[in-house]
Amino acid sequence: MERETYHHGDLKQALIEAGITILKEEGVGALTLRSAARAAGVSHSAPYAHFTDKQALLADISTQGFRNLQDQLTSTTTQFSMAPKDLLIEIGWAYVQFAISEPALFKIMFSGILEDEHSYPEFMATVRQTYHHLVSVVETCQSAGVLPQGNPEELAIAIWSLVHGFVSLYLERQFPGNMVEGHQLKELLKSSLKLANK
Amino acid sequence: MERETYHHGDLKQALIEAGITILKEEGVGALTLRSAARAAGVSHSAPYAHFTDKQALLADISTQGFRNLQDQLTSTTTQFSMAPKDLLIEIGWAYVQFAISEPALFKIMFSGILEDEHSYPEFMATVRQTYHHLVSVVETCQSAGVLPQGNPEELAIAIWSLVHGFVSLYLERQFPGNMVEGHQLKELLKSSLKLANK
DNA sequence: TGTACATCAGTGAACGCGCGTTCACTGATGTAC
DNA sequence: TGTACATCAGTGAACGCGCGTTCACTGATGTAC
Repeated sequence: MERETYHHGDLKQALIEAGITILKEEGVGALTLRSAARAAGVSHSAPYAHFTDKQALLADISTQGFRNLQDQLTSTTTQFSMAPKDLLIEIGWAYVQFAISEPALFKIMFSGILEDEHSYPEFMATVRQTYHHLVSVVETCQSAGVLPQGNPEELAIAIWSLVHGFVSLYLERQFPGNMVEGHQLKELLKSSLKLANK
Repeated sequence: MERETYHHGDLKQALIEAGITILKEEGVGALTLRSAARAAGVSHSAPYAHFTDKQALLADISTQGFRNLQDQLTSTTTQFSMAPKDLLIEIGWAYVQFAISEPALFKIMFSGILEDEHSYPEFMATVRQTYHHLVSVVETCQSAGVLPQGNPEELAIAIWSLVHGFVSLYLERQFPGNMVEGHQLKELLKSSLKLANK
């Protein structure tokens, strides 16, 4: 990437997006402050005008990741909230697809690379929002009668755990190959979610 | 650690255990070939007599981790196989406790730090063994009537996903604080597993 | 409209660091006779 | 039992590397008058 102007314009956002691209193309190990600067076409010390240190960049990348995840979930929710019978499966599937399409970003978000999360209130708020979204999906399903009654937060944790564990184990290739050949993944997720659905 | 003899005796195993100790005490970032050698009281190049490279050490540490996990699960299974009503919950709880007691080892095992797993047949075999153990637990529960009938592998994947996701999200502090205060964690796991149990 | 000046957002050299890995070596051990 | 020698399992110096971070700097921009 080259620039025409000396000043970049929106280097901060560019670095966040460069970081996400690096994660996608080269994995977690390749994401450094210097590589992000390189990808944004800027000297290796330029990021320090926008981030106090590497952790701050990681925090913003994670936050952006949660926003992207949120977007996928939200659009699925609006699309299927009329048909709550499928809502749960489709939300789960959207979660799985996000993780599969951005495995390294997903790992950054959920593998504790970030050390002092509490120092990043925006990050904390975005994470919490995802949780509340899931709870509200569960409530929708409950009032439609497609999920059993009971504490919606507990139910949300159970279902979130299931879907999160499912895709995590899949990404780590922990399931035997014959279980996930072809396009059976969604079917497998469905059959897992039947635990809750029935 | 100091040695009396020039030759160590069992440096290979010592390095694996040193690595696990480092993971426990200082986390994933602190585990290097050099730190493991240091902890074993040996020069930084000594490990190369036993491991072709860092990945090989990681593979053996992961393998040991799976063996330890296996041991916990096995002893729980023998202890509760007479009371299959509790077996599922206790196995799940054993899994959770292992992850909580060794979070960094757990992360190494399940966060894809290892790159070319297929080059390590012993690792692959141990991993596969864990899976089969879970399947056989499910079968036990099914014949005792405390789990619904159906493909035991699919059921095992669903339950494993749930428990694995549960502890992963917990370790990443994704659950709101008020859900996991005090000693409520086992209760929360129980209520999640009721999805399957009922 | 022009100019002086503060501020902002970059640059590039430099730092120290610990890492993985290699290599020539040496001390210790085991074995054949 | 003693000795020669091959093999094994260590040592320590050295390598190149890329990283995070700092610092003195400079080019570009915005604003007050």
